[in-house]
Amino acid sequence: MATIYEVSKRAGVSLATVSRVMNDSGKVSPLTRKKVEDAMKELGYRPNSAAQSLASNRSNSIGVIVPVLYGPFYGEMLSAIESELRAAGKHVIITTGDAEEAGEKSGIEFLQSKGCDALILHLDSISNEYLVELARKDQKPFVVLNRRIPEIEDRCLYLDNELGGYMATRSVLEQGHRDIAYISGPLWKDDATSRLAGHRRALQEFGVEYDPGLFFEGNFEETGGNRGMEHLLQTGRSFSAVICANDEMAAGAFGVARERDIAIPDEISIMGFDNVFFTPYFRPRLSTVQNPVREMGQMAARWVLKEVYGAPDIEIRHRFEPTLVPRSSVAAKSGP
Amino acid sequence: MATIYEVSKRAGVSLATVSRVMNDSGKVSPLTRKKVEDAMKELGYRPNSAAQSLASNRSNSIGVIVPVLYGPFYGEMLSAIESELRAAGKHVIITTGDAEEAGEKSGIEFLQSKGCDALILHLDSISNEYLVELARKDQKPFVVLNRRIPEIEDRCLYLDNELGGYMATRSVLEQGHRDIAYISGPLWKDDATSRLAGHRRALQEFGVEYDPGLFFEGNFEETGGNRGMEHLLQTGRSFSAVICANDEMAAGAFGVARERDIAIPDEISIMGFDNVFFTPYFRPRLSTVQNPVREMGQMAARWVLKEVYGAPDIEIRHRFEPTLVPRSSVAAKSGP
DNA sequence: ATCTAGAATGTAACCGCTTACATTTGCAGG
DNA sequence: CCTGCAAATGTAAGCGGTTACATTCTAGAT
Repeated sequence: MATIYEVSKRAGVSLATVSRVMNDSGKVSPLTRKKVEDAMKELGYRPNSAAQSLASNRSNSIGVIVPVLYGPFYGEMLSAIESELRAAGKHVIITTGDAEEAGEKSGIEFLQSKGCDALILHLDSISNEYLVELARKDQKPFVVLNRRIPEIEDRCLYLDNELGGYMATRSVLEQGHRDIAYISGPLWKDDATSRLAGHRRALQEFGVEYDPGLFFEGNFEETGGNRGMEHLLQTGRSFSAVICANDEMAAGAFGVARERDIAIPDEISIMGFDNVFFTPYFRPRLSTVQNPVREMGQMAARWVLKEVYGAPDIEIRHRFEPTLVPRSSVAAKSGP
Repeated sequence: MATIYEVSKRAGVSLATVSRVMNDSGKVSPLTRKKVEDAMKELGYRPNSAAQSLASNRSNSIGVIVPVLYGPFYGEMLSAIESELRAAGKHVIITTGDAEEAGEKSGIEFLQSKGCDALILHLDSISNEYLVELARKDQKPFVVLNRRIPEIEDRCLYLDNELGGYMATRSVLEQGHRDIAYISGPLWKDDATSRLAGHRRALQEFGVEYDPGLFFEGNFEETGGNRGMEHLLQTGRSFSAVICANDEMAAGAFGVARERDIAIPDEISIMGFDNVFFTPYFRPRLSTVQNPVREMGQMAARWVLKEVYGAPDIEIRHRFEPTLVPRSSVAAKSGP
């Protein structure tokens, strides 16, 4: 592989000049530039990125950590991040935190050790405090997805989950439902509690009392939906709608309803959250709330471009709004 | 950030010795090793990976290119690749080819320019010839997923798609079906033609003539399943089963059947392929063929570990076998 | 013709690590 | 006590770029 030295010789200029044309830095006369470019072409020159990193103290790599790589959710997000960053000549190093604290810490550690210029973090288990601390001892800059941490709010990009929860429940209330069950995510997760808070706000607004007997704390996975639905059914309480804090749990609820021959939405309406890509495959199609994952991923990439690489003219939005996606798993309440 | 130089000073040894303990290379007395390790700990030393790469001519990064990052398929594969590689201290740079030739070429180019030690390629559109060529002009080593290219067979890891197609059709034949429609993937793709070949072999084995009127060339996406099913229905030919060359198209076929109130599997049985993670959400649950994506991803990672980093005791398997996953969308043929 | 500011280019010192080779040390055998 | 050899450690030359600073060139002003 040709080096900058060979290029400089062939073009009859100095190393510095070659470097200048590569980086578009400093003044170079058009003629010289042409000579250099020709030389590069002829030699099939390609800069050695390790050398560039070492000399410039910049790796052009951004580390991304997500809880898991499979499933319907993160692919979408990564896709947006990667394409935005690639377009800017940066590359993305992806790792996972295995959705548990030790894994997430070691993932961050791993990315730091790889010399990333910045980190994009989507974490499940690590505490806010840890992140605040991490921000203080100025390691590499990072941006946090899907959390709102007051102390470092300018580094957070998040969905307004409370609003989403509110919208979901409100839409169900508007269909006349009053006995509404709720299958929540794990309450130690921010998004779970926020969605629940929104749910309760909607109930209150409609003058419906929140009934703990119609609540179940799930796990954001299909099994949680199964268990939640079974639990609710077995309590013997009547309800005409179930709101699930995400689509996977809605899938679980669907499954149980099917097994017991409960008609959706005629007997029970089911509402999801996230609008993951396979919700249209549900029958009836799942009514849900859109989580703008791609947009948030893209914004995270832009945050990095702006804050770390100084890209101009980028406006950062921190808060994202969900939108309602009414389909056919929620219907007007029938009967009394 | 501390450098190796500071560590060496603090430990009272030379640079070389520090490097030796870092890399476990050469002999170092236990005492010295301890001194160095202590010094590293005290300084919070972390090696600069750009400098390592430059000096050692090795980046410890592996480039991975997949057609797309979203959807049910590649996340699984990437997950396996990443975890295997991370365990070995390597990191993964992921990019996409956007499922089109130019994108794939520029993706490869991009990864090369990032100085990856090796590449793992899952390509849609690039021709075999291009890859053979790429293997010849010895750039970075690479392994190809989901293709079998005779000239470079030792770099290919692939599913036996022909066998999968055979198994799918055979299982349907065994249920008594004889009028079997087939919704294929795009025939310019290897896996599509292989699966089809397997289908035909099974038919032949059961003495059933292949009927081009019951064939449709889809696109491996849900829309292809929609169109395929509509087309088949509208030809007026009767058939009691449809085999879809992947699960997304099966989802499309499901959708159309639902709309037209065709009972699955009572009136028409539907068979999928791949067993992507959401197939259990189908109702009835989709019968399909397991594609061992994770295993193949893991093996690709091991290929790299062995071929590029010289890891010992790794056996490479090139051919992978699908397995049948019978669920409830295929039933015994009823009636005459 | 001389002076001078800016543009264009060159020089050379790093960036932090690896590694071939040289040197020193320790110890068994003679 | 000396040799010889292996083990342990040190020396220093890169790896391929970037960039502060120095130098040379150019052209307009005087």
